[in-house]
Amino acid sequence: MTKLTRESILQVAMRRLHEYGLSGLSMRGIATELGVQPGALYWHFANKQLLVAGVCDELMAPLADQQFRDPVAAAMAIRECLVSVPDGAEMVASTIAFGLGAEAAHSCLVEACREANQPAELASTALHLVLGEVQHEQQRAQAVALGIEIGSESVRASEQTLRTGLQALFGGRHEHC
Amino acid sequence: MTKLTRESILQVAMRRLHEYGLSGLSMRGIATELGVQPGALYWHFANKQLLVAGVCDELMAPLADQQFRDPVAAAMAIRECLVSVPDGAEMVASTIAFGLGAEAAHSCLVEACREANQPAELASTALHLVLGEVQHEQQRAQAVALGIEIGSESVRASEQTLRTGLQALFGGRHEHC
DNA sequence: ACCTGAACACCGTTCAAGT
DNA sequence: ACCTGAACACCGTTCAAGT
Repeated sequence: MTKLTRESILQVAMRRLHEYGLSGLSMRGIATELGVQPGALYWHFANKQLLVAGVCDELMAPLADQQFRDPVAAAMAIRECLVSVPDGAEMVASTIAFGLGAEAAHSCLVEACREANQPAELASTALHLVLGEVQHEQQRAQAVALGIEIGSESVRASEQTLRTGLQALFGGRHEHC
Repeated sequence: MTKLTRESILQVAMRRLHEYGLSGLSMRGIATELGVQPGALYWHFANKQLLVAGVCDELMAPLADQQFRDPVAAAMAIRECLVSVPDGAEMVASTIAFGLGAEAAHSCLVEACREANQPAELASTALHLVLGEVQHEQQRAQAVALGIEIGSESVRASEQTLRTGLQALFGGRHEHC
């Protein structure tokens, strides 16, 4: 087949992520789909976390092309990247926490805060807020897919909820005072 | 030994959680520590998620004794519960998302919002913010424990960062206008 | 340099069979 | 009612050995 490279591995990983979510990113599953032994992957990636980090970088790549003057807009763009794939928020959250990638998310928020004269500390607050909310909705979606009946709140309107929260965070409720 | 019951299982699970974090909550590990076969646990808990949900309920139990008039105070109390154990935020986040427990966290925030005349929608926003921030710091702590060198930001001051974010969310920056 | 083969040390879950 | 024994179908990772 095609040669085994970092790129071909990430390509298959991306495909499986779209189809199966995070559980599709097993080293053995990826190796099988590439027609190769599991151990072969370890020549190109030292461990699974680094492979996942590579996937996360691809996931957040669209952010690099954009410029934001508003941190709310930046955060919503991050959300767009995260929801483009199942379990996106969980993956990116752990990759950022381990310091292995996806720094595009944080840096575009920092810049947007500067552009809008918002305090820089709110950048990471906004990031964790986006990650937390999207992770919540994606886990709920997964629960529903597994046939678990969810009580309390409905599953819709998550986008609007996030925007409202972000606007409150950045002083939107008092912008006319 | 002692009889195998829901309570004795949760007690051992709690002990292992304190010592090993989420990775200590394997069905096989818990069973071994109880001197019993792995399958035995499934008579008392239908699956692992429900066992974890039981642990989460115990973790958030302190919230039931308290009354909050300020959503920031409520959120900080939730934080206190989460950090009392490694991986607390990750566990509680997934338990809440699956609708299997830990609803004390959400309900105490809702009540605090009502008490302080804050919009009720901000309750879940605040909850996700707390979960997101604590999950971030706990994952970082785990990375450090594994010897992974963390770049960028320092690991300290997470509590103050969260409080500042919450105050911004609830209009603290404009309270004197 | 790059991959195979095979092992090591784990998982969650199920279920007939025992008591 | 409650637990054992044993299996099923998985994991991530390592590493000598091959090419």
